[in-house]
Amino acid sequence: MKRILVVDDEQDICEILQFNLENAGYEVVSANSAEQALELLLDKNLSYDLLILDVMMGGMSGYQLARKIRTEMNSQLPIVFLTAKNTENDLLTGFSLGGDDYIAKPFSIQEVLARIKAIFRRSESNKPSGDEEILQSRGLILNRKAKTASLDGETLALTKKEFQILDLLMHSADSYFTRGQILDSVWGDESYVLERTVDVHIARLRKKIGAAGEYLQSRPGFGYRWLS
Amino acid sequence: MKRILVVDDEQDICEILQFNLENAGYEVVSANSAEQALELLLDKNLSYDLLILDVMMGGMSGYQLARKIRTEMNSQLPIVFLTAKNTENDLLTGFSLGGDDYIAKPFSIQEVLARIKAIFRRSESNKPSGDEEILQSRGLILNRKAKTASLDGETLALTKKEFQILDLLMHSADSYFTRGQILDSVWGDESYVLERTVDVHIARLRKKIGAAGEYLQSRPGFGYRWLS
DNA sequence: CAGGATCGTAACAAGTTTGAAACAGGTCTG
DNA sequence: CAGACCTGTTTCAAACTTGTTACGATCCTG
Repeated sequence: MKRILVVDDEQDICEILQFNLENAGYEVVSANSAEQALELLLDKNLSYDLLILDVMMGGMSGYQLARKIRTEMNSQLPIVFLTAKNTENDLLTGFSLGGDDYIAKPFSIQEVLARIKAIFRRSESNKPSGDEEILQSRGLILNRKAKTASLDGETLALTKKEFQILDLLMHSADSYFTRGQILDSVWGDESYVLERTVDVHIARLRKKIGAAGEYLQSRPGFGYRWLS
Repeated sequence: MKRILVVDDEQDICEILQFNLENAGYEVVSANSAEQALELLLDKNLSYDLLILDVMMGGMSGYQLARKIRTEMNSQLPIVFLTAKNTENDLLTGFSLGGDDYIAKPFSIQEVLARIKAIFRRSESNKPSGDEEILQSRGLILNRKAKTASLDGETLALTKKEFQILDLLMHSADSYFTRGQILDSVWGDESYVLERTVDVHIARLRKKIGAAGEYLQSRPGFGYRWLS
């Protein structure tokens, strides 16, 4: 289970985030100041997978804490900044510190959940752990890190969506994925795209991979799969 | 099939939601006031899987109804709040009551559908789904995740219905299932399909699994079973 | 800002799956 | 042994799924 540290000096915000994040299946710890958060972060007994950090706080600001985390603690902990301000300048500051996302108040819980999910998905996919770096089958090679693909030695110019779909299918080769599962995985929860859209991308993929399209199979009622 | 209760005092909104949700395969009941909705909810003859609730209504407000549902009725019914307002304060209220989602008017139908789908997915996944991943007996192997089947190493091209029936029977091998039970499980509660239809699917299954059809047994008055 | 790439939706054309009906055969019972 | 009842199988049309093309919107890039 993922553990999230929420830092905001408004108790209301902490509570609503805690309630909803726990509802969503995360473990949540909250702090009402950057100083308190720092203490929690330095505690070696507990590690965190994500930090949700208010920018404007009395005492140490969110930015200052973030800077400390990146420089002094030398940590890559993903950070989501919360802020009431919404100027371009602020956005730049948030990201230049290596923060992974940026949410303006007032925010919707959906937005927060979606961003968090996206971040975890991102960091999962960056992990080399367990997951192969290179998917290979039937002359088709996906380099997941380089984001390149080739077929029988020839480079394939796949679009992002095409790459992601192929990645998903090849990664669990021989298993069928419903259009809904593909949407969830490739588009994420926050998109409102028709399921038929998947078909179109599959068609485009098949066109690009030519004869190998034979292994990109569909089955009525089940969805699509890559036959290894 | 999922039943959704839509509550909005604007008849237009009700109709548009009803039309589109029914299109998407849900059963929809609508009410034009919180009072009317409460009556429907208290009616024991009909249960609902989701409530779409306008916040601003004459008479009892959406929030008041939600509070009643959570406290007086002690129900965990998922609620999607509809509201024209979009202030942080409103968000707080919506969520603090345990509502599961929040959509601001004007909304897009696709957004609504995506949210509903997400909610149902969430509640499904909380269910003690837990079961074996792979069913295996008599040389027949069902991979429930990959949705594939094989017999003595040979791939079986089962249709969705065939797969579901076999899944049901093999999962509780040696037990007889009446045609009614099979219909309920595979087709769902609200389908108007003749029981004899099951026979036809069983026949098709037997044809596909050849000699193993011997273990797909029927018994007059009891129905069908898989003999492990 | 023009041009191209990418993406999402709609629409139509196959292709498959499914459901009902009809008939055939078997078993049980009186 | 006749008749009722149950199950197995075939056929056909309807319903649903999928493949594909076309088009417009959007985003990126020079």
